[in-house]
Amino acid sequence: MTAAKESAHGKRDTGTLGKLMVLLDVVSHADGPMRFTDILAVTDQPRGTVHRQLSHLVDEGLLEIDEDGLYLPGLRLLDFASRSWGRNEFRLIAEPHLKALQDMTGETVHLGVLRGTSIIYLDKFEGQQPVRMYSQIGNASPVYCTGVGKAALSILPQERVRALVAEIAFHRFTANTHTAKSLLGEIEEIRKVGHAFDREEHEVGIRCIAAPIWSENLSLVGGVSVTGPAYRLGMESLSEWAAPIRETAGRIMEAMRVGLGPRR
Amino acid sequence: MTAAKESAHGKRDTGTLGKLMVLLDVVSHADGPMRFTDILAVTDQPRGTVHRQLSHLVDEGLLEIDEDGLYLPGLRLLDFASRSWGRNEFRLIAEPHLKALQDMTGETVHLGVLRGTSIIYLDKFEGQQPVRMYSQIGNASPVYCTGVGKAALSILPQERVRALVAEIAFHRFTANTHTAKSLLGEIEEIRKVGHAFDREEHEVGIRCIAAPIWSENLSLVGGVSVTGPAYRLGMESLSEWAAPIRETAGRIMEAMRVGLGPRR
DNA sequence: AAATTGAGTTCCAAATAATAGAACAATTGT
DNA sequence: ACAATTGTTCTATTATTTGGAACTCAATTT
Repeated sequence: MTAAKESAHGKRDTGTLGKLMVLLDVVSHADGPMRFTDILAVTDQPRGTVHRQLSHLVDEGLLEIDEDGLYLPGLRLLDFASRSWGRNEFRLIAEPHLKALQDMTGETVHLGVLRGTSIIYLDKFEGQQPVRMYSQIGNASPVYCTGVGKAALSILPQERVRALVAEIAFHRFTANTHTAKSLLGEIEEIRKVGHAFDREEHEVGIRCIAAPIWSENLSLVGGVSVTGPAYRLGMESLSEWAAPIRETAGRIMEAMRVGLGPRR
Repeated sequence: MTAAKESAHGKRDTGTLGKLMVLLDVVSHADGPMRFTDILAVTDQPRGTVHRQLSHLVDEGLLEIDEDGLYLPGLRLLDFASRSWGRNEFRLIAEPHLKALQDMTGETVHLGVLRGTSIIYLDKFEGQQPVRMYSQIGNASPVYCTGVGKAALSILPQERVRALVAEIAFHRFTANTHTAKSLLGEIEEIRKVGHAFDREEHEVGIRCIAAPIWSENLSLVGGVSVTGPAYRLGMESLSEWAAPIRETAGRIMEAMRVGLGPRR
């Protein structure tokens, strides 16, 4: 009779932790250090409560307070993340294939995986520069405006796509950014041809082509992409990479079957 | 009359969050995916409790369960971390100076910062030579067996060093790893000369030289280091870099004063 | 100089979520 | 077929979190 056991959109109730994660999310996704009052403003909880919650997060190193008393994400997060990343099997298996694709195309190659309604970038191979670990790696981007995201959606059963799309809060990043309706339409196209484009849908001047990667039971869904600046990459030249990128995706899936299949 | 408000060594009580963080710590620092029972074994809590705690962590994406039901660190951690890293001012300011030091020495350069009794590596510039090393951006390493760690301790007031050392659980990684007593002795030396060595104290075959970096009020304490394999780097050649590495540290501190001092 | 506003912190009875422990499934080994 | 091990669910009890007010401190305004 009291509050719902599950919040509006199917997310499970995680009690105290859930409330704390909202705060961590707010602070870590802000443009810069945040004042207590500004954090308070985006919650609907009383001051005393938020104050104690933030104190706990700070005590645990998940948040920090700078000398001006502003809150910012804590460095302890880095330690957790580096271990999550360092041992990620999908990434380890895909690595050589990504490198090869980078060599072939000369453009930036990304590996991403679907989590909720976001794509989390697991790895990135740039032209000359050595890999700057978190330069883009780790970032969560919306599914609906990334090549990898749309490629990933295209291999999910239609019902699951619809359910996911219903959860998304669409935001118009550029003139080409999808809406719920246009996205569902394009997914159908992608399903047929086997690869997806990003036609400057997330950032003006940035295009990409992507192919999906998935495990048998869909416990892992993601993709590879080749990204580059629009001035250098016409849609025609992007299209020429459709075959190699699909082959790369295929090789990664094959490597996963032998690498993960038989008891590791 | 009940349990203490503060745990043994001065750490604040963070209630429910603290208990959850212990679990997250255990799983993310394990060698591989963990079974429920193994996680349970390292806690002193009842089965039902741990089970629910893990469920909450999984629901929030901080942990994940693979197809065998094993727990591993969740990818959501990557998103948090990439934002923490991407905007870290200390790292951004130090970057060009680290690069210059790497160019000059040709060996791997690290930037680290003190958090509790650990050094968290914020950045790393590698040389050409592919030397496998137990160090990655974000990783937390013990203060007492890293060059950066000892350099950092050397600029803290003696009482604070003693307090910190008292908290450390010393683990003998190599034959040269410090004990509490020997560490305190070396800190005195480092305080005098202004730079620290790591004489294969963490990993056999790996040496380094480091210089401390600190802010006026000690709100930030860390260091830079040049690291390399023992077979190529004798203690004599390492010593030759004492001056340049201290200059690099000096330049970074100068840049911090102008960069952070006046309202950013 | 006194009063006012705004930001941050502390406190405690009441509300709520976490806990302990047992009971229940499901899986594996003998 | 039986025992042992592992993982999951349930509920009264207990402990933590909550909400709201009161308080401090500094910066502005009157």
